[in-house]
Amino acid sequence: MGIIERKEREKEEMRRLILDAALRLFREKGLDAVSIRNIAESIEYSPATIYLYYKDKSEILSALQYEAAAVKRDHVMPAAAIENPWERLVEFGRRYVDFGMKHPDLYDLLFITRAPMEFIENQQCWPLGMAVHSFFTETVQACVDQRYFKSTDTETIAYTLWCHAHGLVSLFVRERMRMYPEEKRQELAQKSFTMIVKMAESI
Amino acid sequence: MGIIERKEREKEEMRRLILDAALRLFREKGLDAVSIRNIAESIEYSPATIYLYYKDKSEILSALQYEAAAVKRDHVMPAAAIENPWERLVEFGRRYVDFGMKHPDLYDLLFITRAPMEFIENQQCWPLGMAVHSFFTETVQACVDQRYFKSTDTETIAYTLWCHAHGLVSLFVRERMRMYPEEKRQELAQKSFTMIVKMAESI
DNA sequence: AAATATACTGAACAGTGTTTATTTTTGCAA
DNA sequence: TTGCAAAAATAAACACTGTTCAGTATATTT
Repeated sequence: MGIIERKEREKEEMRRLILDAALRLFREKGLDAVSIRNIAESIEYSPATIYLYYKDKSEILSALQYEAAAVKRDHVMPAAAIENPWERLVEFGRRYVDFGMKHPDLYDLLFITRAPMEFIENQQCWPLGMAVHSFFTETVQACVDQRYFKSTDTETIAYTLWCHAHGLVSLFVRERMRMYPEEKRQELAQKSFTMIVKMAESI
Repeated sequence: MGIIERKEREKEEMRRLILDAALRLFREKGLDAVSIRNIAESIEYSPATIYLYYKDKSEILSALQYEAAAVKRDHVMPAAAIENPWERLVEFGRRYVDFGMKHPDLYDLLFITRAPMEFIENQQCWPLGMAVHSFFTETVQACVDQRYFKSTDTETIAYTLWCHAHGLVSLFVRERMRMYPEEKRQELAQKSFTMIVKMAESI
């Protein structure tokens, strides 16, 4: 009875085909270009066929978020190799911001877009993001344990640092830095990162 | 020749009528409910009529942004009454965050939504937002002048504080705090605000 | 009252997500 | 191999969206 297994495989291949098309459209022309009809056309199927493999558009965007979360994890996790917790934390932060700057579209999908939020929780995406987040808080905890901060409120420290990093990236991503000349924005972000690191040393 | 003046007035009234309808729809049912057809129906005109008073939807959203900017200014500017620059800065920050928490829809429109961004620059909205932003940076400058910080890099200090505040609000507004139980989120934001104030004291 | 200018609208175009009835393809037993 | 059932794919429709344009109705001027 290899047939049902083959069918299963084909079904999975089709889901992959759809997702890859969606991903390509997203990366080439932005989120707005990811329409059911666009996807269908690009894989040469009818729009209705998409619905045999994904419940609705939200489910596709959710899958895209998973892809983005994986890219982010790969971008960020090399910091885990650093033994000293403070240096690890700083490197993690640097990589987090760097990810946002290099992949504004992916960052947007992960941390700004409202689109497929009904989903995010019970998808694979959520645990993946959580794992990275846990790594982050554990690193902060390690810093706390080794008295790198005066404060021992790990949760608030972690959240405060995250706020800054997210604010930094999302002001950039959603173009709310118009008051600064374009060529200065990157530099300012750089300086601000250095400053928050300095500030963190005296929490 | 009072007629052309009356016409002018009527034109302005119509623009106001459209904008108020858009604003009502936005506040009652969210940004998605603000469609040209919805606006038209709610003021009992045909959709095409809207285009005689606003170039396109983007121009309407831009006008909505202006309304939001005005509300924000009124929410935030009472801080200007405080003489001591450091206290003024803290109060400004508190009010900024409070505005975001109390009016997530307006905050979204001002600092997150991408929708009518082609416009924002040459609209009335922009100078209004800039005035508040200038007040902010001037307050930071006053703190620098009076040696409240070790650093004298006003621009980076201001930007860093803004990043934190914006990150704080926008993680909340776009619901990226799911890892914290709902009843704790406000409290965590509160604690983080206190922490960044503390941190700022030692920049 | 006739001509002109202004205000308004119905209908259409090209999109969107989604559903349903229908057709085509596939798999298997007689 | 044929006939039939199950599975897969689709055409067409529904209800939306922003926007444009030709044509109608109203108001103003001559």
